Amino acid sequence: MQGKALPGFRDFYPEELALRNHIFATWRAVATRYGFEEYDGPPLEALDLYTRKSGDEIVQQLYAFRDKGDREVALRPEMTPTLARMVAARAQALKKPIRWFSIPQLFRYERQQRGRLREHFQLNMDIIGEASALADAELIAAAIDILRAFDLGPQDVRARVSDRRVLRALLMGAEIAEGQLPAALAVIDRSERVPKNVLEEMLKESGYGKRETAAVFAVAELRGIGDVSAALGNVRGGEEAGEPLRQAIAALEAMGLAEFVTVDLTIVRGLAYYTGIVFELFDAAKELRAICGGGRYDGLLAAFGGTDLPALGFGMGDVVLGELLKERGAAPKASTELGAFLIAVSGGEDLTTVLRLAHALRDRGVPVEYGLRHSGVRKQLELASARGAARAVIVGPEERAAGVAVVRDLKAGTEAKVPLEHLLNGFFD
RNA sequence: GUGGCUGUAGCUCAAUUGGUUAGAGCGCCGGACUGUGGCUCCGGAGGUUGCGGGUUCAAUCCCCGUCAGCCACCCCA
Repeated sequence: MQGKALPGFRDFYPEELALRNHIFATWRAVATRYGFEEYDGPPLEALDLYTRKSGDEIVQQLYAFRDKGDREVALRPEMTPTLARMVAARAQALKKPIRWFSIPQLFRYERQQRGRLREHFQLNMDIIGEASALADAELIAAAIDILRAFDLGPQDVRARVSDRRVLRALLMGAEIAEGQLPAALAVIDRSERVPKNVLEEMLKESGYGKRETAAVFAVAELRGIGDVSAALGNVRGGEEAGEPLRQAIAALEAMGLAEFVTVDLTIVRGLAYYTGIVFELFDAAKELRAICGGGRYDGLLAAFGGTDLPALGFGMGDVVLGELLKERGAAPKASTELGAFLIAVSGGEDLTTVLRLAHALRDRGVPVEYGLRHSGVRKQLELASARGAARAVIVGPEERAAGVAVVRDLKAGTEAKVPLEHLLNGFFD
């Protein structure tokens, strides 16, 4: 079929744009409430900004091409490299910690599925220059509060929090060698989706024995800060490794968000650059993909050639969130709310009065519409109602002679005669 | 990138084992209704059945290819 957008790209008809605007407005409101400042960067970047730090996998999924100036360029697939570049350029001048957010449109050439397109908008919130676990808690709280602002509660969404340092301490405490960690992480990451025998096979291929395999599964099954702390108590360096996670969880409890939060070590996050606490937010039924994901990436800024600042952040896409809101019926319906629809009973003087009235009301900020082509009162009322106008203002020869207009409340169906003078000043009664 | 399922008006679906002008409801436009809406009735527009090829006297239906959508994997945003 022709006349459609490219695969994985969306047309935003008014109804869909209303939802998108609603999402953006809520994102901005909560981010601002947390003291974050908005920034943006270019949607097109030099290709090597991504090839330098990301793996081949990412590079294959890039929308990349050579521009007319013979530069290798790419549409941005994520915001973090741009952020790192911008912060690095002014690292000395910016007061720390930096709290910034952005709502970039990101692009990735992938086979599309539900909740995964080739383009999406993603709120990014990052804190740079703060190593304290309170910063981790702050970001997780912001992510949860965004969902609360959409009227979603703990029965709708959950945050699952883990920490790579904890995972590492537990696994190495079970005498799993450094070089064998990636296999364990891969298995833990998949432990809820892949059958156990397949996972055992994966570990076996990586040289795991019975005892080590059992240890990996034991770690994957830990839930809650209590269990995790207890397990950490049995391994060398465990106490220390668990401290940031304990602090972050305690902070979230103090904020009253405990019922949203679960400590769950199966949250690994794919990206190799995460170094500490990582988290994801899911719909409670887990029917959809993750709504949001993020964590601490302390080494990354230095890797981009900047100052070595600790950093953390998360991304929250508009696609999965939009699906969730539509499912919950939490999406807004109308994009504009008309204050009044003006109706001229006949042409001539009635219309002149309607035009004068319309302009006066618009000058006062009242959204107003009227029929652009003359038709019967019935037709015009129909249009007024279809437009979702709150009221219709009917102007006919009789009313004009009396210096009034009929104001009809379209929801209640009641009518009143209102002096034209009132209407011209923006009053409907 | 790999595999599976699906593809008929804007939307939801029909069309006897392949059978000739592909239908309906909703929506849209117009009318009944000439100073009062959301009802009702009537009429209209809108499809080269995703596209291309093949089999057949005949294809929406069967076969192949392709494109698109969905699902799983991969990967994660």
